[in-house]
Amino acid sequence: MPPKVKTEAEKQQIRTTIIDAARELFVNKGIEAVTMRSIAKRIGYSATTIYLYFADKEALLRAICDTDMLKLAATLKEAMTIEDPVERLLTFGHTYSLFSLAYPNHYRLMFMMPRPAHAPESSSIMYNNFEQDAYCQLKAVVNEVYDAGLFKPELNDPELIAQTLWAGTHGVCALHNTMANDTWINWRDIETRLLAMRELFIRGMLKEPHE
Amino acid sequence: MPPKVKTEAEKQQIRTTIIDAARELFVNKGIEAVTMRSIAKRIGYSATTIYLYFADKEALLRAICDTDMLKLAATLKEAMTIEDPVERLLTFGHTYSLFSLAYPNHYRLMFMMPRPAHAPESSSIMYNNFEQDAYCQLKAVVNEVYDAGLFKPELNDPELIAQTLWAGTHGVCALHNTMANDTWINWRDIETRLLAMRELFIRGMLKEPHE
DNA sequence: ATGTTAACTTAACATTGTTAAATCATGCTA
DNA sequence: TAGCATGATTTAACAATGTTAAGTTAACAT
Repeated sequence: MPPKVKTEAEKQQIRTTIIDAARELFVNKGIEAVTMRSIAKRIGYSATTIYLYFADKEALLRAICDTDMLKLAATLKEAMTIEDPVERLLTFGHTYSLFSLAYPNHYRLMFMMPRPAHAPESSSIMYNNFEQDAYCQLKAVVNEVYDAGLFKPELNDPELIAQTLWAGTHGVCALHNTMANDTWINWRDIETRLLAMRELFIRGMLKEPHE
Repeated sequence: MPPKVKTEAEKQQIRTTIIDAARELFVNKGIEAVTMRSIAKRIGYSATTIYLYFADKEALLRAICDTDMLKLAATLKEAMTIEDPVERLLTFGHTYSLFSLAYPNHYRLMFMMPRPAHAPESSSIMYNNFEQDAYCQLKAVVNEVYDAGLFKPELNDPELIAQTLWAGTHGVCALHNTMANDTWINWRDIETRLLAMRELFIRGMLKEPHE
């Protein structure tokens, strides 16, 4: 029963309906539960309808990923109200970690799964845009701390600093994401591990007397 | 044409033949190329034969994973000839990183993919065994540095130190594994990033005058 | 010689992503 | 108002996957 002539806005609406359904499946039952047919059933459409709005499953997943990237960027931006740049940087990392803990499946999709090299145009995100790009925000905060001369003097490449901070935080989050249930390792609490990484940053990157 | 009555050793031989074939596919064409049928074709068997040696694909993947864990542990152990414990710890991390760069697919399988909580018995690895368990080796090296009193005094939990070191190194390796081809980020060289993490460890964890 | 059984294959099923061919309702046009 | 073109959707179908059930074949024991 196909009613007719959809405006561009209605089409966009359906697109987001599809994305939301996929995300819901995804967040509850993991990524392997996201099948075209299960999404379709959830929104009362036929599986093939999805192909009218997304080229293929890969494109759909990328769309979910973009949505989450935006959400992460928005979450981070909101938390960036703190005055002191160092404190802001540390809070930035903490907020990022909380996001990864709250949405492990999304985090996996965003940062732990191999992505076929996608053209930037195919994405809805404006990269290098402060509002939409979390990495761009990180760079900005790092730059402020750098310009204030608060990093140790031997650290002279802000972009490298940002990438190291990201890597350290990602390491804790990603290992937790993958191996939290592995009894093989006698894991310390995730909060403890995050704090340890944070203190490593403080001791290893910031000029001496801090906290 | 089934010749008959295989000794237990012959069966084990076939098991490793299957694993090797799967690994080869896997290492060249990525994990999605590892299908039961493609493995079978490669070794001249029928796909269903694999099920005589492995319960299912999951079990086969876990077997590959175990093999690689052992290989990693062996590689690390071999590199552990250095006298000075601090130098040994740093080399340990470097060797680990080189492994992750040399075998990105294996690394992904081992440490970046969600594993259904597996009973330790189902694995061929002896965990907490120095020879076979890389994490156990890491703990040992960390403990030596700790016992020599070379960590900063505020660091008083060797296991937490080990987990932080692992997380930091894993972060660099894992991000590289997933996002190396992403033009979105202006990545520094992977060697540069590894070095930056290493120096972060040195500055943030070791007692002052080192290197 | 014959039958049991281990080793293996073929056939088949359900599920996946995906495409080609229909269906069906709406709105335009004659 | 009749009909037709077109866009929205579905049904049918295909190829590939993991997996199981039912054969098939050859070696050994008796």
